[in-house]
Amino acid sequence: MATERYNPRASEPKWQKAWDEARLFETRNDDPRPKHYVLEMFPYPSGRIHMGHVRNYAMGDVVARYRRAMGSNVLHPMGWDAFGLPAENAARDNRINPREWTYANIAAMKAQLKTMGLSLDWAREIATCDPSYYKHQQKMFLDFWRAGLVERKSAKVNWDPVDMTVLANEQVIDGRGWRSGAEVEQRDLTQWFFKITSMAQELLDGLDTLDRWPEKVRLMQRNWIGRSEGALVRFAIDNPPPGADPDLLCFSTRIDTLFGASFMAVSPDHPLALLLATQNKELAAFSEECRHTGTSLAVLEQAEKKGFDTGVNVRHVLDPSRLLPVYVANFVLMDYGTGALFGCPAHDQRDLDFANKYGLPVIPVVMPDGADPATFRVTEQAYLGDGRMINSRFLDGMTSDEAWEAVADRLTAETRGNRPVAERKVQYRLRDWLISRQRYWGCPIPVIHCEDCGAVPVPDAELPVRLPTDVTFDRPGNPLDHHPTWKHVNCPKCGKPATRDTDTMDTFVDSSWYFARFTDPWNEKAPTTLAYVDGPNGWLPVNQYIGGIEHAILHLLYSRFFVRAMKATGHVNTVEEPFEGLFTQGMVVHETYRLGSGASAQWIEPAKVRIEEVDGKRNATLVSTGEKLTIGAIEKMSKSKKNVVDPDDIISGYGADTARWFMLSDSPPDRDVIWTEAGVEGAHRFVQRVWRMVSEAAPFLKGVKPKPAHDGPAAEISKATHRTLKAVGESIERLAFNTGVAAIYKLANVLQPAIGELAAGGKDEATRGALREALETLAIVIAPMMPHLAEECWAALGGGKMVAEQAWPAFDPALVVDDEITLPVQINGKKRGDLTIARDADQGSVERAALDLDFVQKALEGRPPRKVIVVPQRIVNVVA
RNA sequence: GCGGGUGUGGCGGAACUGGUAGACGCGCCGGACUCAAAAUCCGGUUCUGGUGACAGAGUGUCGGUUCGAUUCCGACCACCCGCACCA
Repeated sequence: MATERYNPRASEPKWQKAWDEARLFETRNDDPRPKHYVLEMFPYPSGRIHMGHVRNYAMGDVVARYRRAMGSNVLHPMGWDAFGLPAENAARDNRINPREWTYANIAAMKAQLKTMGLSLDWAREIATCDPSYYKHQQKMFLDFWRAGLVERKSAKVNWDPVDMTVLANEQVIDGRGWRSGAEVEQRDLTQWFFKITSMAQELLDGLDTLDRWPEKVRLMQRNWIGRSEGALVRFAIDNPPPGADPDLLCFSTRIDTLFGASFMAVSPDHPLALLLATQNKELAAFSEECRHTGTSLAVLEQAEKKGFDTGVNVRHVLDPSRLLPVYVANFVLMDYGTGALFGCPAHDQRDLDFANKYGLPVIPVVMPDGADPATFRVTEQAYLGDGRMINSRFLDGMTSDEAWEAVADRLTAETRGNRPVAERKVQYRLRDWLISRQRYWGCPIPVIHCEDCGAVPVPDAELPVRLPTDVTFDRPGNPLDHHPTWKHVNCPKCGKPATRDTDTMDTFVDSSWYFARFTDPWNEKAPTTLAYVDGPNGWLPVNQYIGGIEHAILHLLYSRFFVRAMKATGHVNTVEEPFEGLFTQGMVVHETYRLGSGASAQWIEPAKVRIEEVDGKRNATLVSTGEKLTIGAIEKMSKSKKNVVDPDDIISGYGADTARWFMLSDSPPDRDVIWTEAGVEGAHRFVQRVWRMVSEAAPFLKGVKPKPAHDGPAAEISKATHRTLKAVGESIERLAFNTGVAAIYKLANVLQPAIGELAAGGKDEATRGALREALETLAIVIAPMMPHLAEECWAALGGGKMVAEQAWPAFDPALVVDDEITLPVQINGKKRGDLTIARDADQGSVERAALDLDFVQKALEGRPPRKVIVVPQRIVNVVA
């Protein structure tokens, strides 16, 4: 019989409405079932969703719908990372208020997301730009401050003198501002910091507990935190200039090599260098030059190691008869360690280059095992390995490790001026988190600056400090600072006229706790509700977090810090790690097409391109003119390359289910997926095929009870059904959606012929029962991935309620194994045939049966086998 | 430079703890249905040789362990990603 094509344009809105009306995805905090929190990284409201969102949210939705079917109370919320610079740029360029621009974008994107049919609890929607959200953020800022986790200090920042704002490192390109093109200056500004370094060790240790995170991300964070063990060594300055500290303190991980030291180097910003520069024009000029080359990464790589001999000397800590010259050097960083180091040329390549350039001695003090101390020299290549100590007096003959300990023991015991000469010290590469931004569209820092009282917190009762709405963007700089009245207030402490802090918080702060806010977004009094946020009846940690690898460090590290800080200030009970399971999905990539060549070449959108295959070669032409196009590399979808496919076009053309199915098929979720027209069409064909099978079979299965068959031909259907149930469940739990998709295709291939025969009038009672179960199962297993089609199939079969309310059936273990198994039979490790035998046959009978096979007899040529290996349920190998 | 990952048919990829390499999809080839086309359904599709049964080769390269290696070990090649003057 003829069936109508499935029409997603009619079905999808219908089921979306039905779910909404049944409030299926609204989650109650007091639901007693086991909790499961599924979260995808919330989007920035740019105004349009892109394919990356579709992929991300399709994956999360599969997990959420599956967990729901497995009986969990699932929290699956959505919100908006709504503060940020693009709104201000739009305001400046189009004279739109950033707030209006943002909320219009949110409305547009929300409408788009709704068409995807995601099982989201929209009742918990939050936008970080809403005062009802940032109010609590301001409260937590103040709580953190009181708890000693916030600090106001001077910092070097990238200052764009044209835009009059601070730039993040990634916004500085070749030393110039990315927008203005102006040469970026290093400025000292007093800024607010979150003291993330105070938790460096906890953040490092916590990584070991995150066994459901990708190893790659944990490693990146480990490196970012950059723990190293060493010692702070205090060198006495022999001829300290007036006003200088008589000691030069430096951090070293290689105190075993101290006898190889031949110079000291300090940063141009080291107090000693700054002091000396006031008396020495040449040095001042040198330091200034160093500061200017200090921005671009690529330049740094190539930059020559340069130094300036200050004429100051220090006494060697282990040999006071030796003097070491102090240089100001361009490669010493002020914000690592103490901004000073001792140079040991023989065992550090950078120090060796420096020593060779300035004619400083190179004294090898560590020698590889087996080398001859009389002849061992270091000239061009520093020796970085371990070995035996030489030229090191009391250390000679020790291993590097022994020498390290010996030096540490000796120097920590020795004192000069009542203080030890050295102390053991753990150093981290991690820096404190600078959160001040000189921008309008962000969370105001709730602080008032008073001449008499200093920085004073805004009283809790006066929170939130709201952003003013009447702002202008017609001149560079911070609109909050320009605003005629906003910043002028009275000091909460003394009542005298004072000014508000006009900086706003880094938007990474907003995204560092939104997952906690979702657990009770209705609480007006506090950021979180302790009963719901975590603990025995709370939601955190997020069981499965899904998002892009680009947030591997900052967002995830900041969130891990934030939750610890929230715990310290009583905003969560016990959790420290916000995300129990993390999954980083790959990008959506697409071919690129170009018209013309060289400088006049332009990129062409895929929608305007026709691809034809001639003799196995793919040719691209521009549809409108027929011009030939060059097919370029497959790259991340981007506006600049125009290789973007709009989710709206796909969803309105093929439906959301097709888009979702395609996103989950083929490519493993953590790898890039190549978007192709052929692939989408293939996905859509399967949507139609499932519908055809179900709608064809449904009339013949009316009133039939689903019943698995254990023998006869119908058992093949039931076995396929239960195997699919097992495979799909396992693949979702492993987040290997592509293999689940394959399992579903396989089931369809088994059911297809049976349905054909059914429609032709055949099939007994057993088969009809098995088929009914199979098709109901098909609807259930596709439901997490293609929820609308699943509902339509479920309805056609006459199942009760909606498929979104059905439990995931348990597979019958008896049906996923065969009574008879087919074992491959190898001769000398090469497969030569099969042996079909009862599943429970013992080892001996398997061996006898295998030896009876004629191809085995033939291979043995009458001789007894040298060995027969029988791996139960697996394989037989005959060694001839 | 340091650290990590990946490499399997024409393509995307599958293969659990060492046990039939290529599941499933795309593409392609053939057939059925049709006046014809689309859609759909059925069959085939790693390579080489052979009409064929079959034989040989085969998971980046070379070597090792093993009855047996995509899987374990060593060396190398290619590509991708992260960090990068961190003392």
